[in-house]
Amino acid sequence: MPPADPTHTAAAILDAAEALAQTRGYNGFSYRDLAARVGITTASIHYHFPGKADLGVALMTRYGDAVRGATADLDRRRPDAPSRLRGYAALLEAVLTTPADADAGAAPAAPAAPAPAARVCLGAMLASDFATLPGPVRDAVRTFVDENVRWLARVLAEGRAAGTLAFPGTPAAAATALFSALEGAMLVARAAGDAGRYRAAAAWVLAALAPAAA
Amino acid sequence: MPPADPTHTAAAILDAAEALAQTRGYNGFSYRDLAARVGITTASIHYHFPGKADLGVALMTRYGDAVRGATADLDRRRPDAPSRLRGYAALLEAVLTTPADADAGAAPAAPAAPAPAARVCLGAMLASDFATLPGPVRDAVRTFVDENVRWLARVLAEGRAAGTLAFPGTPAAAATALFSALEGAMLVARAAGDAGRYRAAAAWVLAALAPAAA
DNA sequence: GTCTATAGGCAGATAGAC
DNA sequence: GTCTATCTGCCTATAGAC
Repeated sequence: MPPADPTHTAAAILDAAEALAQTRGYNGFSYRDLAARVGITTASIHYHFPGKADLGVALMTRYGDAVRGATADLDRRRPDAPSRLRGYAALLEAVLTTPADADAGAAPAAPAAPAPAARVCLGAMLASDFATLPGPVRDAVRTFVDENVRWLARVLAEGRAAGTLAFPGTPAAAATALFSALEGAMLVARAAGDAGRYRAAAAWVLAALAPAAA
Repeated sequence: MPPADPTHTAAAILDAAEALAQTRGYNGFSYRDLAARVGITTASIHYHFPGKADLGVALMTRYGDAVRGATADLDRRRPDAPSRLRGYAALLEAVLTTPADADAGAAPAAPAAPAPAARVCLGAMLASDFATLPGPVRDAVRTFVDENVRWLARVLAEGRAAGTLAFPGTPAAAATALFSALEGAMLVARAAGDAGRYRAAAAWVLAALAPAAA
C-alpha cells in the first residue's frame, strides 16, 4: 500500500463518494463513511477536500467529464443518431446495474443500513438534493444537466435532418423530455427493484422517436 | 389557537413535513424543523408520530390518497384520454409551482439555508432517498409509483382503443416512460430554476402520444 | 396533548503532533 | 499526508411533570 500518493488517495475518496452519493444522495453519506471505505481517517479526507462542498463539486465535475468523454465516443463510433441515443441509454443503464459497492475496500455487511439499493445517475441524485446543496455544487449540477440536454438536442436535430428520427416540437424540448425520462426511469426502476423498468421506458422513448412510429 | 385537537395538529405536522420533504427530501428535514413551523416541541411531534418512519409512511400514504382522489376526478370530469393525461400533467405542474412554504406559520428568512427551491412530487423525492428509507416507507413509495403507473396505463389503453392516442409498445411500458418523464422533468425544471422546462417536457411527451404525430 | 430536560450518537470541521 | 484528539452543533428519541 503506497501510503503517499495524493492522486491515488483523492481518486479513491472520489470513487467511494461517487458510489455512496449515487445510492444514498449528497446528504446520505459522511466523511466517516468515506474514511471507513478508503481506509484512512476523516481528518485525512479533509486534507484532500477541505469541505464537503469541495468534494461535491469535484464529484459532479469528474462525473460530468466522464459522461462528456462517453458521449464524444458515441459521436465518433456510432454511425447515426438512433444508434447514438441507444448508446446513451445504455450508458445510464450501466450505472443502474453497477453494484453499489463496486469500489473501495471495506463495507462488507451493512450494520444498520436499511438494505442495498442500486445506483442512479449522479445528476439525478444531486438534482433531488438540490435544495440542500451548497451553491457551487448546485452550479455543477446545472452544468451537468445543461451539457447532457444540449448533446441530446444536437443528436436529435441531426437525426431529424438525416431522416433517421422523427418527432414533434423543437429538438431542445424533445431533448429535455428524453433526458427527464431516462433519469426518472432510473429512480422508478430502483424503487421497483427492477432494472427492466428502466429498459422498458428507455426502449419506449427511443421507439417513439423512430421515423415510422407513433 | 385550539391547543387540544389531535387531528388538526397531526395534519399541521404532515403539512409542514410534506412541504419540507418535497423540497429537501426525507433526510433533509428534522423534528426540530417541524416543531418550529408547527409551533410545538419535538416531543409533541413524537406523541403524534413516534418515529420518523411513522411520519414518513403517513406522509406518503396521505399524498397517495390525494393523488388517487385527483385521478378519480379526472376519470369523472375529463371526456377522453388525452384530456385526462393533460390533467395529470397539470396536477404535477401545480406541485412544482406551489411555494415551498405554503403552510405552517414560521420559517420566514432562512438563517443558513442555501436558498429556496421548488417543490417536487413527493414520490420522486422519496424515490431518490430510497436507499436510506426505512422499510415501511419504501413500501409506501413503491405503492405510490405502482398506482400511478397503473392508472396511466389504463388511460393509455383506453385512449388507444378509442383512437385518441397512438403509441408503440404496451400501455404498461408507455405508462412507465410517461411517469418517468414527468417525474424526471420536475427535477430538471427545479435544477434549472425554470418551471417552463417541465411544461416543455410534458407537452412534448403528450404530443408524441397524439394519433397523427411523430 | 404538550411541555422541560436530557440522553446517546453522528455530523462537518479544526489543531497540532508525527 | 496521515494521524489522535477534540469541538460544537444537530439528530432521533425517551422520561416524566403538568
